[in-house]
Amino acid sequence: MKNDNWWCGRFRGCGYKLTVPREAILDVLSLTDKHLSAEDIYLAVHKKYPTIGLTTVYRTLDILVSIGLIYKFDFCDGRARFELAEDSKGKKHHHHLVCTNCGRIVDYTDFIDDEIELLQLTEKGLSKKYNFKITGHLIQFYGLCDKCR
Amino acid sequence: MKNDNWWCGRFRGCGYKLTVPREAILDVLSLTDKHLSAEDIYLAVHKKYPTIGLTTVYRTLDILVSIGLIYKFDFCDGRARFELAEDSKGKKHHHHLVCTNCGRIVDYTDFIDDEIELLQLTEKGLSKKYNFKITGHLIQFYGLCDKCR
DNA sequence: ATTGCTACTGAAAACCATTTTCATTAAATG
DNA sequence: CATTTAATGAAAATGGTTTTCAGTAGCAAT
Ligand SMILES: [Mn+2]
Ligand SMILES: [Mn+2]
Ligand SMILES: [Zn+2]
Ligand SMILES: [Zn+2]
Repeated sequence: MKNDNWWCGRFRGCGYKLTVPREAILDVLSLTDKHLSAEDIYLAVHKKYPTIGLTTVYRTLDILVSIGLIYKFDFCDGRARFELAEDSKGKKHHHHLVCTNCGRIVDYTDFIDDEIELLQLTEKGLSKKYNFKITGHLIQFYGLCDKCR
Repeated sequence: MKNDNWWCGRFRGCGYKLTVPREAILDVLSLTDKHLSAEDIYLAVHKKYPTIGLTTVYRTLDILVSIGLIYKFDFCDGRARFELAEDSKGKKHHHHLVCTNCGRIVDYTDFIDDEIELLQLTEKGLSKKYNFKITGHLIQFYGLCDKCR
């Protein structure tokens, strides 16, 4: 196990051990631009390390979400889906376009300038009015993709 | 069964029969400002009509979502939650503030005008760029409520 | 290197919200 | 009222996720 990966520091800092399954799972997530389910990840990891179990995948994903290394999404297809968080690997903050017919998901970062500005204003306003400490947001547009419309 | 409820037209228009369970379920949803789960609704309905089954609640909720009378949300507590759609009963379009600690959900309509304006711009832009026909959006802010922060 | 302490692991079983099945009942229509 | 067909409730099944538990491996101290 190499201890020089970009995420080792964050991992150790939270008191977690570095293990083969955890590294393998992070590798899979680093190398895709898709939104993988736990089973997708299990299958991908399984090719290289056939002994790693689905249970460990679920457990690792929980940890990765809790320390903010990945995001967990619900695109309403009956399973959770995961994606590397932004800072992590040259990833940009983005929102999602979801096709309600075929399930296709498009990441978009366009128009984000106006959006970011309004989001920050809204967060500030909500924060004050409802006395919430806002830590994140979820923004998804639903519709029909070019193939399904 | 009274046939003069505001939603009877919409219901019949879609080819669905008017039944006691369906009326009871809509009644429950009309009378709350909370975001109820299928089981919440089942329990509430059960007080007045103890014979109505949970299965029927699930089936009715599916229909109500499909004809746009209610919305289905996932607030990440392991079950779907439902809420009357806007036009329906003096309800206003709103977004949600979700406490990630205690699960409290706040409806907010503040800032909604600016948000709507930006949303329409964004939808138009996305529509053109990705050739999506956009039909809806989901916007939620996450954080800690006044009691949990 | 070896040890000891724990956290981590995989397999199997359990969990639990939701869906399916199927025999029965009730709504609609004329 | 009779006919048609959708709707119903109970029970069983489903399937993604979580829990249990006995064995294993990371890693800090020796
Ligand atoms: Mn994405
Ligand atoms: Mn609401
Ligand atoms: Zn599509
Ligand atoms: Zn709270």
